[in-house]
Amino acid sequence: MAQSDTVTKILDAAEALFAEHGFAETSLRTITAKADVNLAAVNYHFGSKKALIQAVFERFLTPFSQLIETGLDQHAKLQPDTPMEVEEILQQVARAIAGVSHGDRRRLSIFMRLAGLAYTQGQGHLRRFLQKEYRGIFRRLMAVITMATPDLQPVERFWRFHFMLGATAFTMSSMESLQAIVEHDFDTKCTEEEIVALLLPFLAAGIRAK
Amino acid sequence: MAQSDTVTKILDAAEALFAEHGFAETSLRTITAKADVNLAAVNYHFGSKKALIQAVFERFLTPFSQLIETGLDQHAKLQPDTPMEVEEILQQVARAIAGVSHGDRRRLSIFMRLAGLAYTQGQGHLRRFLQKEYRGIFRRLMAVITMATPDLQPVERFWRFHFMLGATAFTMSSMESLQAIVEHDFDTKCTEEEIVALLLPFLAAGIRAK
DNA sequence: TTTTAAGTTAAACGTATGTTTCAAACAGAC
DNA sequence: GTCTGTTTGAAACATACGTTTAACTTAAAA
Repeated sequence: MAQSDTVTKILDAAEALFAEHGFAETSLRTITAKADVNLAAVNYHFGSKKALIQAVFERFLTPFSQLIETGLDQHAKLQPDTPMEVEEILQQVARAIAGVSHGDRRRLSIFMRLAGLAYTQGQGHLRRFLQKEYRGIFRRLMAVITMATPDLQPVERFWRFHFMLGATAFTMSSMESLQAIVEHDFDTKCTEEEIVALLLPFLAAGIRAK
Repeated sequence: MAQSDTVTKILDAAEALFAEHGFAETSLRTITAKADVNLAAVNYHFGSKKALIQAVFERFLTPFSQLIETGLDQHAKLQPDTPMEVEEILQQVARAIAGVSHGDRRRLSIFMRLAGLAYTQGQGHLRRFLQKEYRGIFRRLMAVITMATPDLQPVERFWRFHFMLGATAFTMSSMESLQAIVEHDFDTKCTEEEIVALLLPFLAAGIRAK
């Protein structure tokens, strides 16, 4: 229980701090202080800060992509001949995200912000790691989207897919500050689920434009 | 000519390096080395690294917002009673961006990547600086968008505006790598202008969804 | 020519970072 | 209870950073 406890505490603290301040701005000392763990524990259990960053991603990205995978499998089994609608695909992804955060409201936000950071923050090693590790699920998602948008030119679809990715990653990565602005300017609170509910029609309309 | 030359060299180097690696990851030593300038020059001319970051933004954000301002002024003068269409507004912005980069292809990409970083990368001081300095143009843009989308709820419009911002900032900030992928996978080259031409209908459709 | 201010330079400063070390504490197996 | 491999702990290490200093150069003003 000793090891896995320390490892988990480090991952939890790192996850939250990375999401809040970014990777370069979060020091190992801050992480280990928050985790109530010795400084050396990070290098002992993970080897390096880079490896810790990758481990943080691995912990939620692996179940996440598995959830999507099984979701797509289910559709393929139940309705093997009808291609999925764009909205269905997006909802599948949204459901997987919600599934990973598993009740914990904060984790959904952390999850999204991390995903955004992964793209926007430099960290070449992270990009390489993610591309290598999760290329399969990425290609599969692309395949169902291709079936859902048969009229689109391949290059056009590629770009629109990344437009969607960008709107999502950016929104999620600056979610907290945007939520604060909404609360201040409109006197309304927006939960993460509500934001997702607003985002999906935007994305679906965008990818089907014209 | 000594001062302004050094200042310009520092700004040029910082702009390119920030866009490529982010703010925290770019050291003053890297900047001054690339600018072929003494390390102390940054603190002498700008006062601090934070002030340098703000100066980099100021240099292109000020003419950028002026271009948008005059564009909106023109429309207000020529057609004072017809509200702008979403597409017109977006094209106005696109034209302003192109105007600032002024021939230099790389600056367009740098410009957008910086804008994206400003939002996603922590840097509280940058956010505060931008909000204080450019709140006027932001509000004015929001106002014309409001007139162009009268059916939208205010909160909904706020979020959709940031979805657009996200799609744009993200796309531009990872433009180079995405262009490389397109060239490899589809055997086609995409210029920045072509990407913008693909982006605008996506954004317009998104903000008008439903 | 002398003075004066601005700009540049090389070196150093203090601090914070990621990483390593090695002794101490702990666990389960025998 | 002893032994063995694993995990923790406090301290130190080397390095990189932003910033400061003070001597030096430049060039225009007096």
